[in-house]
Amino acid sequence: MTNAKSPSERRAHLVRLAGDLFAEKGFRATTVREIADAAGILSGSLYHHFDSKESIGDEILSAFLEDVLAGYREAIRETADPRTAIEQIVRSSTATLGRHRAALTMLQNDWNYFSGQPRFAYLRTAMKEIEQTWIDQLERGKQTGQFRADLDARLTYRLLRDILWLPTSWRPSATWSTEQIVDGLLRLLFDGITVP
Amino acid sequence: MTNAKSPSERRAHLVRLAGDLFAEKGFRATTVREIADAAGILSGSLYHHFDSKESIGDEILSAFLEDVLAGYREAIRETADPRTAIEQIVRSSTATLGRHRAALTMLQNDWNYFSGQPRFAYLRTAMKEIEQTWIDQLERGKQTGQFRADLDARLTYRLLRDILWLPTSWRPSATWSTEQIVDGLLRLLFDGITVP
DNA sequence: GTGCACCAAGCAAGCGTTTGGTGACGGGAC
DNA sequence: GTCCCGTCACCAAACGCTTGCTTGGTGCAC
Repeated sequence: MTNAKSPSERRAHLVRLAGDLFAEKGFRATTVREIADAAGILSGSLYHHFDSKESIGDEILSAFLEDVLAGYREAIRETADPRTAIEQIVRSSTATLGRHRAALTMLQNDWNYFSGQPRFAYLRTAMKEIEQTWIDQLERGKQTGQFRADLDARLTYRLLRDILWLPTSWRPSATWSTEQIVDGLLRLLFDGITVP
Repeated sequence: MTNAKSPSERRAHLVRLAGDLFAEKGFRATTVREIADAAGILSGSLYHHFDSKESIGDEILSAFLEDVLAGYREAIRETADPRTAIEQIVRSSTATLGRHRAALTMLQNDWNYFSGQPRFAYLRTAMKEIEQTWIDQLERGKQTGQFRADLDARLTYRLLRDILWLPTSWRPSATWSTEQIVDGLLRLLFDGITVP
């Protein structure tokens, strides 16, 4: 079928196959035998390329968080206006999340499993930075008078991040495109559902 | 410690203990041995009260959905105004969800596992009714002119339900009370985050 | 003829579940 | 009052299966 040649390509191919399964069923619920089946090899042969199942998860999660944080950092570097910054964060997130559905499902389904292990300590670090970015922009928006002064920044962040990260775990449907979802989201976010 | 007496009380006690674990780790990630440990008995002894682990899950999930739907039905029976109806749905949901954290985690973590089995076919049925209730109220609100006419009812429902159901899975924290969360939510929902 | 990608087989540990047995308790018969 | 018997809640041990992972070997490429 697919004819990847170089060793690193073959390895990356396996990570993608595993990621597809993780995206559907989560990390723990996916077995190494299923991954091997998808690749057309036996489960034991996976260990020629990876030293453990966790290593595959590690590769997926760290790549995701680097990508997300890069988007966040760029968003706040480019824009002075907090409302624009938040819109930019939302748009960059949506693009990033679309490229890393596996990581998202893993974080949602297996957070307890990963976050407990020292190996995945970077998860908590990265989430802290993400939280801080949101809170900074929300607080700045309150000061400039663009956002409501009675906004609880941390609470709002938790709500918004969840709202933002959830649709990604929706099955990739023909019903809505990514742009539709992000537009619906931004509309909801800035204006609410009622007419002024 | 706790001295439940009657057989049905004892059974219910076990369901609660199991539910506490499911709420933290999900259904599949929780072992029958952990449930038994929490109850201070051996894992095999659980099968004197239940014929399978799934039966415990069944009991928790069906009780939850009955409770949710009862709240929804009452909300739309009592109120003619769609905006009030939605507010009522949100408030009733919050109360219900607080009482059924286990079911929520199970639906989020193990939806694929449950929804595939014939035994849990009622999950899909109930979710359909929940979706229809939301969509009906959103559409009515568009007709009365209270909600923006360009609202995609189904998309908005998916976003709103997820927003609403998520905070429940947050660890029961001292940071925010249930009322705080639901108020923040309604505020976000109706008015957005920007100042008019 | 050396290295690489993979197979065939199997390991220990953990899973949900089953089996046979044990002690405590309670209600009749005498 | 005591004896007996059944029921109840549970234990101790194991079953069959799946899990992630290991081991030793094989064929092909260069």
